[in-house]
Amino acid sequence: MPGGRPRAFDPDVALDHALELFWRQGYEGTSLSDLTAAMGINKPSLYAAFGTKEQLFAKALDRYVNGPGAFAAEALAATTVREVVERLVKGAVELTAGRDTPPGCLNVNTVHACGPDAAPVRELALACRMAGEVALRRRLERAPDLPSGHDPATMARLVHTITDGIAVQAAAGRTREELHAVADLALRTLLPD
Amino acid sequence: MPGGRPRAFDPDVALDHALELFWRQGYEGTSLSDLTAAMGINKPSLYAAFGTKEQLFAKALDRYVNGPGAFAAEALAATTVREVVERLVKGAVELTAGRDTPPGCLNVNTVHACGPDAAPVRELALACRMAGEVALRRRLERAPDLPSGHDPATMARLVHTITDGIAVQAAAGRTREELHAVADLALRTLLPD
DNA sequence: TCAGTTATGTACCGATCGGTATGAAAATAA
DNA sequence: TTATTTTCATACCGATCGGTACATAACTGA
Repeated sequence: MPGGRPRAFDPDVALDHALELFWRQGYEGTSLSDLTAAMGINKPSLYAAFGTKEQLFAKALDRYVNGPGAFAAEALAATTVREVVERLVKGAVELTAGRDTPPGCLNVNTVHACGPDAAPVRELALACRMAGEVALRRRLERAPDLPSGHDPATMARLVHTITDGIAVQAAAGRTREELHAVADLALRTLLPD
Repeated sequence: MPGGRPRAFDPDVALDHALELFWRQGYEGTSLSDLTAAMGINKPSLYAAFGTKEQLFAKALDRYVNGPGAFAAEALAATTVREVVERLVKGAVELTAGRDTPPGCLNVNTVHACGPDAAPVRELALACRMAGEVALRRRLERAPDLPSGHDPATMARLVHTITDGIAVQAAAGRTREELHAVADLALRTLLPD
């Protein structure tokens, strides 16, 4: 069983570069030429290793969710509602306005990729969002310390709305420090001591 | 002074169709062919009447801000902080999840048009956002009824963050009714009676 | 050394992109 | 009518899009 010519690139770091580019320029705004240039490979190699641009994006999105975006799922393990929400909101600031990553959120960006041929990846992003929000709602539903009068579903949606807004603000150029101040105020009003 | 051949279309309704299309598909996702089809004219006529795709988008954005988005500037004239914020947040729901308009917000969409050739229109959208937020901050700075301990600048940014989040949620398919519930909860926590 | 296999580099595919040259059509002014 | 002006319709421009054919290079196993 022969081995063939070895790869001249590391698929993992190539995928990281693709993620970085999609994150910064969006799905529609990133061309195959951009990708091959950033990944240091040419188109046939890209296609052989990752498939279509759409399939490559799916892999990049998965890497995003389980890498920089993993804090969101982990936050639900916190003991108090307060801590869950705080980790979600502050984590959103770090994710979208962090120093070594592109501004904004890949998922939120993708929701706004409304072109006709971006529909499949948009569906991926929507499914991803839906899953995250259902998980948060379930967490709030079984929380004994949820403030009275707060419907878990609506509360989950409000938290999600605020993290979405943080992503937009970051994409629009708002700094990490400014957004942490916004997050602090949001937490104070949302869950007063 | 001869008159020449008359136009076979109404520039105002043509611009409305262009706005609708940009709103629904984004700047990058909308091609000139899409535009000419929706506006009922062909490319030379479009170019003669509105200029470049970029210039056409600028006109559409202006129409958006002074039409469906005019509530934002008008909300600042309300007498109480409570009413200002309520009109902004509820107005955002109506704008982005209204029945007869595309889901989402043209301005927020445009912020996420990160492709290289969308940079000029992105700058337009950013300037528009900045102006709106400065106006809200100024309004809050001279408000005697702002809750104590609330920095006007941070408060303005939080309100803007929430309306941005509402736009994302609407673009992701959340319904008008769900978003009104979210907006109600946001108002209740942000400015408790 | 020599198949067999996999990856690489180049050059190209049809389709579409935003934008335009060109000439006919439709109006006014003389 | 005739000259002038403006718009309309078609057809086309070079560039780029995502994706691929094809030949060569680099490896393993016999």
